[in-house]
Amino acid sequence: MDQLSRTFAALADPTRRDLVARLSAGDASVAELAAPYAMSLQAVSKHVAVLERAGLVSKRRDAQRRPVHLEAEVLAPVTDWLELYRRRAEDRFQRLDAVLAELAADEAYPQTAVFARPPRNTRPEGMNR
Amino acid sequence: MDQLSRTFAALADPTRRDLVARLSAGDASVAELAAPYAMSLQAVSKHVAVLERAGLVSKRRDAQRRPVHLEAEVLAPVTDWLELYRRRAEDRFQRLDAVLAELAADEAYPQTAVFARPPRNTRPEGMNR
DNA sequence: CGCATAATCAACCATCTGGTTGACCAATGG
DNA sequence: CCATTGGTCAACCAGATGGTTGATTATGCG
Repeated sequence: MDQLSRTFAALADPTRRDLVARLSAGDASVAELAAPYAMSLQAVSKHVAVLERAGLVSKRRDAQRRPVHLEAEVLAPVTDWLELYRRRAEDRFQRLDAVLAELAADEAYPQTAVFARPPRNTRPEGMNR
Repeated sequence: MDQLSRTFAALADPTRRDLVARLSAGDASVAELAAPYAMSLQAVSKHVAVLERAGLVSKRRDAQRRPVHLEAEVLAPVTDWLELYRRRAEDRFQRLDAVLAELAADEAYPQTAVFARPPRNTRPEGMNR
């Protein structure tokens, strides 16, 4: 699996998102992390392992403890991906808005005139529906 | 499952992210979306259904076609979540940096002096390790 | 030393996921 | 009317996920 998929998948679980949230306030051992949850320590350990495989988190070692540290900088590419396509869709919407304002009398596909129909189905303009 | 989990899970698949990317350029029917991939039309239909359940996408209806439309605004909460905790961790890092700069002679936990040890293990200050 | 603590490993289980194929439904268009 | 097109539904399958319990490995402490 690719990096982006691993990161998204890691964050697609409420427990793991909560772990990230708590770790954003500072490092914590696995036992400390596990304390608030109803599940077993092993389960939390697995969750941390998932975050680690996604690169979201790293472990140091302090005697028996394994303080977990949030590697927050790997969140940036995820944000970048999201913003890229959110912005792209929004820009297209703006342009569409402009187009609709110009030729303001077209009742076909009121909201999505941009939809490209398959070539073989092309008909005379304005004859859709 | 909660909304945020559904959204993250929906984006944790390369095919679905590619669908989102392509839809950011404009609506497309399921068949059009399916064309580039090696998998069956049904598989793509399922992927679209996952995106739809996550609210990332909506379908209109045009005769046999089901033009799919990207609802880009639901990406915003995801970005918000990511940015909140990325920033929080970064801020903490800044503060830590400042602290380390002030009392510049402390060899215990060089990178993560913030790590809170369990209360019962407290020892005289500076006696760790 | 010997016990308690922190964490992982291993096996197991139920459920979800991502894909398949085949049947079916709805609308178009010659 | 009926064949074609676009799409969904249903059943099935292999593999991943999220949890469990039990055993094991290190380390610290009285």
